[in-house]
Amino acid sequence: MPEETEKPKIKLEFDPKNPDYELIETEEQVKNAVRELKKREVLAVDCEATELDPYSTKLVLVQVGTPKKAYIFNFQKVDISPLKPLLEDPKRLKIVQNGKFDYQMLKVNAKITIENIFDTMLAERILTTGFKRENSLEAIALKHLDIQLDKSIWKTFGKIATLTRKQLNYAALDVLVLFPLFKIQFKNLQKEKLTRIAQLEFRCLPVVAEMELRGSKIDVERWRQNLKELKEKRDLAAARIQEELRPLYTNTQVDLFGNHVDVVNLNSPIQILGAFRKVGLDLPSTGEAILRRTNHPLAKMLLEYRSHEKLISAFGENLIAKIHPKTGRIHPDYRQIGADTGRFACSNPNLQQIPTDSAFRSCFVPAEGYKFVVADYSQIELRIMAELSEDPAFMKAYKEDKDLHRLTASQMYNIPFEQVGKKMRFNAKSINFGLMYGRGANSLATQLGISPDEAKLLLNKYFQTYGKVKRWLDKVGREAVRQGYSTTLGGRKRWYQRPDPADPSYERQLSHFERQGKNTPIQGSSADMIKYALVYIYDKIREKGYDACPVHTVHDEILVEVRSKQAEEVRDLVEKEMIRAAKVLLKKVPVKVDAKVSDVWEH
DNA sequence: GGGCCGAGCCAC
DNA sequence: AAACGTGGCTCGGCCC
Repeated sequence: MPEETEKPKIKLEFDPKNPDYELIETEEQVKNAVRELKKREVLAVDCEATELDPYSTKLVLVQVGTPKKAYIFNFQKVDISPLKPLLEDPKRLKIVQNGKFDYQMLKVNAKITIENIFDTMLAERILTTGFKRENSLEAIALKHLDIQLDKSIWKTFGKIATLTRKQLNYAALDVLVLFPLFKIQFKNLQKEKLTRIAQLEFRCLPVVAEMELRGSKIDVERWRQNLKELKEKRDLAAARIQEELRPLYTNTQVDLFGNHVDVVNLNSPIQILGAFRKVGLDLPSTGEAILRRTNHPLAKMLLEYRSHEKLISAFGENLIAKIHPKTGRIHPDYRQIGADTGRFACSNPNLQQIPTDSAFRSCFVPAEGYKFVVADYSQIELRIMAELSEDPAFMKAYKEDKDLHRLTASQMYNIPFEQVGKKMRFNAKSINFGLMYGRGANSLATQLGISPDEAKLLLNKYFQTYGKVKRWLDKVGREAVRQGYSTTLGGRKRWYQRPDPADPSYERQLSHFERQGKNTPIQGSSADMIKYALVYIYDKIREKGYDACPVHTVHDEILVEVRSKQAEEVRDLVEKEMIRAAKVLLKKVPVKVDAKVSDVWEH
């Protein structure tokens, strides 16, 4: 592990018990503070607010720090607009912990757009990906500086009318610790050769902040109509199952009014298992794989019930409830380095798992007078695997823009390209995708409904054509285990927890580790790429002054909301910038981007 | 009644 | 259910 080995001893320029600060509550004090701050090339910034949501919060304090002293602006008492030129100055570095929050807070409450951010939270995440997930300021100040911050004070800012000494100490310390943290992290980023990826993440931060602020509009009527139809289908499926099972139960059949009551909770796997056993269906579990293979009408009915129930519970009223009362839109949380591979994660709600069915996606619409540009990379992960493995057959397919899965099938089955049938193409596609996840013969056999021996034969045939793919996958899997980390094309690293040989599941963990080692360079490079694309698109939109903003991203896809009359131009811009982003990482394999103008979230 | 966890399932 | 990678959400069920 990188940092654990040495704890840099750093001399603090402030006293953690008694930090130097100045509370700014008059216009005159603002003027003087800004005069001092202007002399600094590097500033630390932090905000204290009553809530996390920028649209409902009350901004209480804005702290701007120099290495020795914190200037605490009481936002309730003074106009902080004299800070604007400093915070928006692209040449002056701003050190911030979780800069997304401060960016949004200052943008919404003070119309200040922070430029040139070094985010200590993202830096810490980049430096510890894979072996630590705790990146709070409290945790990293303790780890690097041995300073214990009292984060519980945060909650008091909304309640206390006058600022206490304790609160001000806390506010000062919060911003002062950022300087030594920055120093340590910067050195570590250089040592681990992670400055390039850090730069990418920092430039991506404002884009993510803006995406969240802008949010997504939902056609609520359409959503509810869709929901109603789903509920009808679900209730029908549920009733059929209950009636089927009812004869097995002797009591609790009717309620006080003589209505039939449910005899089993269909959402409880334990109860289902028990009920099925009564009809002679003894299943090892009620998982989808098992139910699919079970030749019994009840299994089919349960599958149908579940498919509706899942959609209703996860994507029904709960999503509507997330519409913000002030903006009328949905503002999800994007975690910029959510997955250890570098991918985004999204929550509250997770818009990255909205069903692809257009019944759901077409409910996401642009505002009045706007359009969507919906753009995605075509087969980006396979293209990355082609580039990384340098497999000639794979690269050739993409260079000649052939249907890769069909080509794979024709080579595996030794038949002309044109004669490849649906089933053959499906098999080839399954292998192409499965390999990226480190899939083996047994699990391939299950998916394709063939014997393990047949699957092995198929794989061998595959590797005869794509020998370098296999050698590359084996190599990166081994390397991950040997060196303890994986890297991506953008220079990202993911470290691995080495399993304990004494652990009974050691072998299993090790092979899991190897599969992660195979997948991470692919998935991670794809994450790097979409981040470059977001940055390029955002910068170009600003440069040209378009009325447009990215509103959503799903791993290989970007949604931009744009003023209708600019839609075509921005569509071209998005396509061009996505390709430019890809070319930063892919030098041999061409990429394809599908970008279109649309009135709904659909391809 | 809140916290936690696994099962199950949505996305790429 | 599974030796198929990365996530988040909802539910039941258990614990305190």
